[in-house]
Amino acid sequence: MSRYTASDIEQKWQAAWDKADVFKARRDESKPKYYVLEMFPYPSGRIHMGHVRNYTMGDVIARFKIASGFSVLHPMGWDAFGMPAENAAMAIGGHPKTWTYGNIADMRAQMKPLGLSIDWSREFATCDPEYYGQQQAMFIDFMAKGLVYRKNAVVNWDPVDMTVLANEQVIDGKGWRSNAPVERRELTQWFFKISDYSEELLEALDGLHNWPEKVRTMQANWIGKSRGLQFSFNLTEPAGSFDSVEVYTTRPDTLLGANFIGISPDHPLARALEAENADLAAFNAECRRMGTSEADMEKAEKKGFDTGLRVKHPLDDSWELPVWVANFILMDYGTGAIFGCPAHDQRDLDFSRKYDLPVVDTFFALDDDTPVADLAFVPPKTERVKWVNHFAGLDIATGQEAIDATIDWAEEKGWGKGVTNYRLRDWGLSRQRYWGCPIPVVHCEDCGVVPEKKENLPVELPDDVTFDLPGNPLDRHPTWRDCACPACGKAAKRETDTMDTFVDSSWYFARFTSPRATTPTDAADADYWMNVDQYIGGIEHAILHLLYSRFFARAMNITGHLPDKAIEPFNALFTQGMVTHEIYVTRDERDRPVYHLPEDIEWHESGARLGATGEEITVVPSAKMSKSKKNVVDPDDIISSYGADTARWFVMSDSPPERDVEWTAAGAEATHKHLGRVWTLSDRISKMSADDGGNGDDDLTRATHRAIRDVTEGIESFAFNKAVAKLYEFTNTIAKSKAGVAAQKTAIMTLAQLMSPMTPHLAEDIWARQGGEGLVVNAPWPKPDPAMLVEDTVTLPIQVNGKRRSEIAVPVDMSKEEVEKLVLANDAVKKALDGGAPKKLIIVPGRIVNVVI
RNA sequence: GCGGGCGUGAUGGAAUGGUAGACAUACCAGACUUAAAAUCUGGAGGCCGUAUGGCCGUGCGGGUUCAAGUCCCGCCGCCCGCACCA
Repeated sequence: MSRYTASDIEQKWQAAWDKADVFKARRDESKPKYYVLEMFPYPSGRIHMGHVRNYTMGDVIARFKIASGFSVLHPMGWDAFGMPAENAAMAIGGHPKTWTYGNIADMRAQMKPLGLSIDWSREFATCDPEYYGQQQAMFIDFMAKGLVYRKNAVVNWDPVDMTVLANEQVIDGKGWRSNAPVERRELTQWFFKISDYSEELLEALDGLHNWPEKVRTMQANWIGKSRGLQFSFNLTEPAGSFDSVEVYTTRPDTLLGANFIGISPDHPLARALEAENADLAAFNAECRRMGTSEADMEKAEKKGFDTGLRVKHPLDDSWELPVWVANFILMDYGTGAIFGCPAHDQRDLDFSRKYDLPVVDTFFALDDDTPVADLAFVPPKTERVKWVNHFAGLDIATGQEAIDATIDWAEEKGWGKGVTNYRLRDWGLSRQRYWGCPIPVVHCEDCGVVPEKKENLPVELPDDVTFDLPGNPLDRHPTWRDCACPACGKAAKRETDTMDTFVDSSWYFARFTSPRATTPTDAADADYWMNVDQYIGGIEHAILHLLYSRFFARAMNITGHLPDKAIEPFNALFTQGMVTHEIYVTRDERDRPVYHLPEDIEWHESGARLGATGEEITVVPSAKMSKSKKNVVDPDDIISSYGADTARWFVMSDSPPERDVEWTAAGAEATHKHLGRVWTLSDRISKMSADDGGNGDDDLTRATHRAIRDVTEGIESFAFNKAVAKLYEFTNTIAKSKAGVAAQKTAIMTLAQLMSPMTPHLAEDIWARQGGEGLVVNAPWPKPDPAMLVEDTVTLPIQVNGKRRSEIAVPVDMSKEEVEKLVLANDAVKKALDGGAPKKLIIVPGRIVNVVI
């Protein structure tokens, strides 16, 4: 008897697919097209189980669509620019390019054995000059349309390493290598005008029906549209050139509860006051030492500094309020100045208690007049509340009504104006680093900032650079930096900033439609293949990557690189969960965690112990795989011990794809055994003789059609775990069936087809051994026969007062009246009724019966 | 801190508001074997009971409903994002 040997069959069928070139995406106008895309990987050097799961999901969809008659585009590439390559160059020497292309080769070699239905002829890396040159061309087009500009912005500056740090490189306010306190430094940087599209990006979210609701909500909150009132508080005495402070508030209705004016440490007034106030200068300096990230600022202790300035309340000239500088006010949002209203804002309340500022209630709950103590009263804006002496004449009204009325009132009186604000800021794309796409502009003393001529693109990164000195190698590369001005020809200097890697990933999906075109896209190809019908990736990209890509699609549209229909480039989005694995932890003498590899653990009845020392191990389940925690499972190992189909089947089973899945060695082993059972089952059926009779043909045929229906439904609805469960069930049904050879053969071939998106190699092998025609990858997807799906009886559970007490089997189409008779005749019901009549009898046809007594 | 999500047996999970635990893992028992592994058959949420059966049970506390894992309110825990990680 032959056995299931994954390594043999997987190589064989991969070679067969290559030979038939089955995954080549062809522009075939006679077929509907389907574009499935998984977020492309960063070439870190090794693929991990998360990649396997991500790409297998896309592969299941791609193969299902091929079988369903679509012309499928399923490409793969590399998000290849970014910091790790430079970090590697600094740590181990060598060049980022060598490191990156080496990693790509390694990862491609690891991915190929998975048998993914990828059209590798379209592969590219974002660090290929052919790719980033086209990106530069688009940048120049964006400049021409006014979508790009320069302004000053702050960066994290490491004063020891003399370099700009990313937020993640700032740890507790210090540089990750130097450990020196990080400073904020202002640089002139490049920006995309994404804020021009705030309203459109927000409104268009409503049309993204096949995106997860949570992603749309997160994007809407990120864009952060708000309507509020902008108005000024006049200073009691002018301070320098300032005679007022302009504030923006979304709760102007609470103006009578104001108790202080807060301004950002970066507010022009705060900066002006620094000159004469050393204490304030020190306070502002301290604020500026905080990280630049919003999370850092929000988490920091709320602190303020009383400037001594006073303003007049706009509703009452005799009422004066102090002006404080506060570390939690962002200069980027609104006017960089607010009024504090402690009764209805927890942060303002904490601040006021800390600095002993008065707290004034402006409204109460309808049934509770208790003044605010330590908990601000912040009801939903839709809740009706009772106003204390409201200036616009309100008595009982909701917050929203009060806001609207106040804005109208203030506009009428002429002391404020209603303003719509967005939280979304322009996209700063400058990076002071080498390994990125050079920004294709030249700085000329006479002409200013001039875009490079398109015929000179790509502006290619120079190879002769070193990373032994701090800072950006482009900055100290005179022969690269010095150039001729594209406008006047005089000596000029190149821009040395490179682009944020989010730029690279904001249009790669469009490039895949025509990856070798000598323009960013090809109109006919983009028109045929766009949009991406199914995009698959991690939830961590819910906001930035997806929002930037949506902006880019619009920018590419107005610069003629994408058709109108591609303004929203992703028709459907699916966000998959992570692959996790237990971690094994002991503690060192200073109680710091020490992680151990799975192979160093011994399992005893008392629990897990470290093999070498017998030390007790704490097992932490469901931890994200990471090298530092030593819980990474290498797909290579799994493929060499069990085969790709086992890895693919495992990551599709059990957990719903949007949730995390825990990798377990036992699960992998069991998966492999199951595939072996399927293979053996097929082997047994292929040896049945033609005249083997049998019984239960009809049952098996019905089970086959139910399996087709259920598995198809599972795949279409991204419920791969349920599809897999149905396939287990169907396999068990076939294994137990005593049906004749024809029915069994049909069943096993159908099983092979239904499994083929998940375990394509095994499916091909079974298909071929059963005498299937051609390759299963090209076989049309089976359709269930409706006649074989009809059930004639149904089991109705009977509840008494909501608790299940019995059940009856009835014909599907039995009338309510007849069901009622049967229910009342049921022993359990009679016993419960004890001769009485039910209060109510609820019959949900085909579902359930509830007797209320 | 702010925004978003998740929480069901020992474990991963299933369940258009309608029989909670499909399917699978681990486990237990039986068959085969000198034995083990593999394979096959069967069992199984917890508690009580020989059993028919009963009570309890979907993170915690309330509520709506004939009926709640599912809907609503309030907590707790974990995960993701917070604009220079990708």
